[in-house]
Amino acid sequence: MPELPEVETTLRGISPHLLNQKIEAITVNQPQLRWLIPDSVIQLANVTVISLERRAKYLLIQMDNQQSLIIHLGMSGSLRFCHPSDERRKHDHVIFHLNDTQELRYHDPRRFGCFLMEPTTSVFEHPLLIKLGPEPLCSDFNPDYLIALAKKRHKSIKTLIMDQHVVVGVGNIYACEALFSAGIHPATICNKVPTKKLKALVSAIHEILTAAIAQGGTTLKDFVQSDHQPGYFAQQLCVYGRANQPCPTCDTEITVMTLGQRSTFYCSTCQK
DNA sequence: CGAACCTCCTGCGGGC
DNA sequence: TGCCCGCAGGAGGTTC
Repeated sequence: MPELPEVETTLRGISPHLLNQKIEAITVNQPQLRWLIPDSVIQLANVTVISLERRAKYLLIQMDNQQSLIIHLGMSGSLRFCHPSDERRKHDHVIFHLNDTQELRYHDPRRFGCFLMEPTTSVFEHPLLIKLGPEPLCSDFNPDYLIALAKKRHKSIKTLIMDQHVVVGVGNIYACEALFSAGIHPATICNKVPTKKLKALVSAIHEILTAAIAQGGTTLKDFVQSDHQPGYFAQQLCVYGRANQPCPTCDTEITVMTLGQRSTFYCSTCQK
């Protein structure tokens, strides 16, 4: 579920409530996520949040004890604010106790998310973060960069842009949408994509992610923002999840194929 | 090194 | 109605 826009939406939702807020304690109901939640997280108490940021799909929460919490939402994770008396739902695995009227709950049915702790000074050197590619919305991700990479790799353009070591934050939904926007068939081997189209692809990724963030992300099944509202970008998807429906541009039926073991949606007329 | 496949887990929708 | 199967937005690990 959460791709970059959903993680960014979560960050923007939780930041105002967590910044300078004290975390009194943490309750872990289910420690087995993608990896076991470490004791350093479980034992966290009486710390104050001093900054929050996002790197790729990771949330980084810096605290006043020189430690930073690294959270990944996996495929089905979400963070939302609740009143302590609100009924606890199945799969509410982690509870941040903030004060008498508010707590933050991490909910993740599939348990592919993770919670890690790292000294703040070395958080970006963490093995999970150090090899990540550039942020898609920063100037390091530009046509020259993608053209140089595409030239020396041999895989489909779709799996290239979904590789977090190439560019972060582009998941299956937005990869499909960006390739549609740029008019590129997703199975094209990346070194065969014309330079002009690679330039269009960089722009498309930038525009689609920006638009999705503005809409609060995409809610397909159960993604909700931290205030429990859904994201509204799903209404603007052109190809993703629209198998056999007409292409919004030319009315050709949208095709589905599998690439890198992921469902891939495209228009066989618009994308060559 | 790069590419392709496997894997973790639960929930849901479609088909019978 | 209910059961079973396949599939789902991520991405690290393994293997070749």
